Amino acid sequence: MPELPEVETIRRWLRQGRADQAGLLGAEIREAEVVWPRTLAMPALPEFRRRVVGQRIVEIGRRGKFLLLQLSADWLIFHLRMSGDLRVEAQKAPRQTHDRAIFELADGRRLVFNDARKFGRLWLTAEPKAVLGSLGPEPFDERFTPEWLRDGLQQKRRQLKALLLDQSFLAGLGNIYTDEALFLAGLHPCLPSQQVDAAGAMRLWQAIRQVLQEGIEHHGASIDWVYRGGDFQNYFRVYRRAGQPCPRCGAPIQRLRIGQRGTHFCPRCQALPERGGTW
DNA sequence: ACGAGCGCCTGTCGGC
DNA sequence: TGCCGACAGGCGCTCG
Repeated sequence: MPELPEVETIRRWLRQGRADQAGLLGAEIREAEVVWPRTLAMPALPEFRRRVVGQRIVEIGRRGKFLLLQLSADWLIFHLRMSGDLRVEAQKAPRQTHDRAIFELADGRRLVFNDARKFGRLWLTAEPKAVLGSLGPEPFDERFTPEWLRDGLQQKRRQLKALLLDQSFLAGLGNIYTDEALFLAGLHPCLPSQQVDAAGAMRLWQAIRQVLQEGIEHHGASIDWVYRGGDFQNYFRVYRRAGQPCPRCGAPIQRLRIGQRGTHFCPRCQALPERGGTW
């Protein structure tokens, strides 16, 4: 479920706190419980508990869609996948349906990982590169430039939609923000990446940063039963708007399936280029 | 190198 | 009302 803006929103709430809830920096983990064993990717549960207990939360960061808790001696890494969420609560709060891992803190609070679909994973490791090593650049990093994007598109031969969803190409985009970015750039999701010219790459670079920035400003998108407080869903231009008018030209938004994922676009603003009169 | 298909899971929604 | 299939913000794996 969460893409870069949603994970970034959760990161900021955990780090800075929100409303009456203080942030987690400096908090010490006193006990760890894993309710659904497959949630724990590594290490095995006995070592996990032995190692994590007693460590303090030094910093809270993000890489792509991964949430990174830097502890005194290790990194506690979460991936929320489709339905994961993290919340901080008082120790006496009742357990909720789908709570998968619970960390009791020395200050009397709890950090709880809740995940209806059980796809989410967490890792405890001294070497985060083992988990994050194959990720592409961060969209807001200096490494991600229009030139880098143009070269990357040239070197690959994949449909734009599939390529942008590939976390080893670029970290952080998911189904929503990919559709929104391709719309803003005026590029068809099926267009082979090597056919994007320099101007198109520049538009796409700008569009990716813009939709992610908008998503962060709106605290992410909340759809279906999974609510996390964001309202970017009210600003979707194409995502889940099949049949509704394109905000730019009024043509009905179309929906396709690309790589098993629902894909939304404007057939007029994002037309495939003409093949050019071969005969 | 790349795409298709499936598995992992639970929940919601629309159609009959 | 109940049942059933489609679909859902992700990703790792196989196979061709």
